[in-house]
Amino acid sequence: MRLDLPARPPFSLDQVINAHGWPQLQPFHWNPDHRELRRVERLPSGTVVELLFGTADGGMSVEIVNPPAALADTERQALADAVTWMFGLDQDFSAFYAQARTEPRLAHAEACAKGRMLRSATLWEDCVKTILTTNTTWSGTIRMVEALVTQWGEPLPDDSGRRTFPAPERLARVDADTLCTAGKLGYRAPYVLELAQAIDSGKLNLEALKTSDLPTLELRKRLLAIKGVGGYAAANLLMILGHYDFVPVDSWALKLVANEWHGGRPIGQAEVEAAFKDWGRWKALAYWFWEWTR
DNA sequence: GGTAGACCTGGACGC
DNA sequence: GCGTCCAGGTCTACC
Repeated sequence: MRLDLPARPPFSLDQVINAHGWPQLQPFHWNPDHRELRRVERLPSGTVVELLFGTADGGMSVEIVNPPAALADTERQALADAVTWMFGLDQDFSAFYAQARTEPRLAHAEACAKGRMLRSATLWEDCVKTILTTNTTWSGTIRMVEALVTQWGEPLPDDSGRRTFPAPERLARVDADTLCTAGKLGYRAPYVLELAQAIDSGKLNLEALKTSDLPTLELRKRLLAIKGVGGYAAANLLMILGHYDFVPVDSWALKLVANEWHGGRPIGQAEVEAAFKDWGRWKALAYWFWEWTR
């Protein structure tokens, strides 16, 4: 079964996939040789399927490749909604492009359809993955996410090696020590467990933030209230939510800005923020898609 | 409000 | 091969 979904132009599937490292994290499977992005996902009916994403006229396609399945209308709509969210198909960057046209380092943004960033199906998944990017290397993040998916994800019916990202209700019932050791999360285990339990108990409705009309500062406050989410992680999650007022300042950002404007001398967060202060509600996008000298 | 130390792991480095 | 040091954000305690 295949769905073709429209996207607000300009749109480039390659651009969404290459915008950041998420395609390398399970349950996404990115094959750069064949330029194929797949993902294992649980449908609302409970069926676990493998999705294959591709280009289509005016947007993109999603195909259920394993197991071949026909969907009821309600499931078809749920899948369309999920893919629309993951690829930001309805996102509008026209105001950002208008400002980007005035800056040579961002003049390519509109022509290359830059702006969208691949998201997971749930904010829960993106929140956990973001926590797992902190205070570690990228290879460490890949390893931790893989351990979570392998240990607690739901398998494809005919391939137990391919699994979904574990649902919060699943992780809420794992003890912190097991998450720490088998999940390889280390000191982050209690953070992920606390988040899973808050969602599972109904104390926190994280997914509601995806469609919330709260102002950015209030959204940021809600994100910072999650243990393990600090300034960098909150800015990263705000970008995923389509709010670009805060630059996610990590050690890489400090190096980039130091090299670009400070002759390589060590700088702090304030200098990064100052570099993009004129970009208003597009600060994070300007930083993310800036054509750096080195 | 600002700062120091702890948290955990992998990788780099020196021996 | 082994031990040591460091990088990577956030939390907590303390001033």
